[in-house]
Amino acid sequence: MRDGGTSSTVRKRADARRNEQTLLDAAAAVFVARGVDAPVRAIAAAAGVGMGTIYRHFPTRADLVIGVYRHQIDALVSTAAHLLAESESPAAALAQWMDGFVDFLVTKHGLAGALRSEEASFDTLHAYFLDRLVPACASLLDAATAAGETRSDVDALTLMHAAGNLCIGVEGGGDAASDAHRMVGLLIAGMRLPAVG
Amino acid sequence: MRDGGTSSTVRKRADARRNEQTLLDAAAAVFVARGVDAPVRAIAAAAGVGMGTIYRHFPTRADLVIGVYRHQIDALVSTAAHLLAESESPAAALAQWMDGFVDFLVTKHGLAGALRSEEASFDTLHAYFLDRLVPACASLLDAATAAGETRSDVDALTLMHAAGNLCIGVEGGGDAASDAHRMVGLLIAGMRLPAVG
DNA sequence: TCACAAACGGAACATCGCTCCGTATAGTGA
DNA sequence: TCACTATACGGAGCGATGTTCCGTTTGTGA
Repeated sequence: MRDGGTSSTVRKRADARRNEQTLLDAAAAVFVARGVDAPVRAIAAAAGVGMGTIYRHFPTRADLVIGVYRHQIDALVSTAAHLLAESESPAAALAQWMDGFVDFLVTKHGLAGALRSEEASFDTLHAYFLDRLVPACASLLDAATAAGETRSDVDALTLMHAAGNLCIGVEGGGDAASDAHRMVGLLIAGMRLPAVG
Repeated sequence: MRDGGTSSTVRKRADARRNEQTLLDAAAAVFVARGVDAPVRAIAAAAGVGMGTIYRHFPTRADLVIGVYRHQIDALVSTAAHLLAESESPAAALAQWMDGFVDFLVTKHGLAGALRSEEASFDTLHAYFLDRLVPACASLLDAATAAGETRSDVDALTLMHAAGNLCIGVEGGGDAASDAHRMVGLLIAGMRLPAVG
């Protein structure tokens, strides 16, 4: 289990705990203003700390990104079960959940792109997303497949990759965002099997 | 019309013409080996020329990329008409053409990613792709829509963007390439309308 | 042959991610 | 209250990269 920063295994110094929170807040603000790819220096400046401080708390920028969006990712994971229980069909639940995933990505400048970055430092981010979100997606996809609603030759990982890619370069809530939603919708529509009377 | 380098409006010096070709050849080789994002220095070194020479011939890296792939892009454009004439249906032609587009992107390390890059220097590349390929795609899509085979609420630009994005991060002919083909296939499947008796 | 425009090469500048180490300070036991 | 030490901080510095700039070299026409 990853240490979320509030763990008590080793109590950190008070200034360290304060700085970690300051950094998360500053990073969140900078990510909104300048995107997830904002220079580390800019985040350090916004938080009023030095470069060394950032890298001690968050060894790579990916760790900082995870720290900022952890709660939202976890929330996305937890909606999967609710949707499955409440939707009229597993396929509908899957479609709704993917829509939520797209919403999340589309409102974070550059996050979808960072997920696909080949930079080694983003491996952690990639891994975190996959660890958390793929199982959630798989639970919905498996249910839809078991119900005979969708084809079974596309796995959750591939589907998530595709949906993530379709969000690359989209920012804000404009036409591009609506296009991303529609394209992911088409993708899922393409997976549906005709109901067998 | 963009000057392809062989125009005769102003005859360039012999060494300049030679270097332009040397650069294109070297760039093609480096792109294969290290991807479209290879450092400019690496291309200059491979061509045995200085940095200044690269930038005089190709003001941005995008221009170099265009120079290297121009022929293949043009070929892709010209297949659209053939496919439309020879396929059994416009929708089938569209699907085949998109497959060719995916093939092209998937065999060029990082090209799909560069197309989505927000770097200003890639604008030229973006524009060239759109200028050439979107009309070709539109001709097929329009035909399919007119035949009542596909829905009419997705335009060629959006479709190309989506297909391009689905190829990001894919390299070589492995599983990822096959996934890209399948995902684009699903997208187009999602656009199909049921035949009306 | 000669002069000059054209073209070349690569040093230099700006920006970025990340590391390193000297300095400052929070927490603790006397 | 006061040292003392582990902890944390700050920012200069390194290596890599895209791009510009300018002194030097070279093709070419007269």
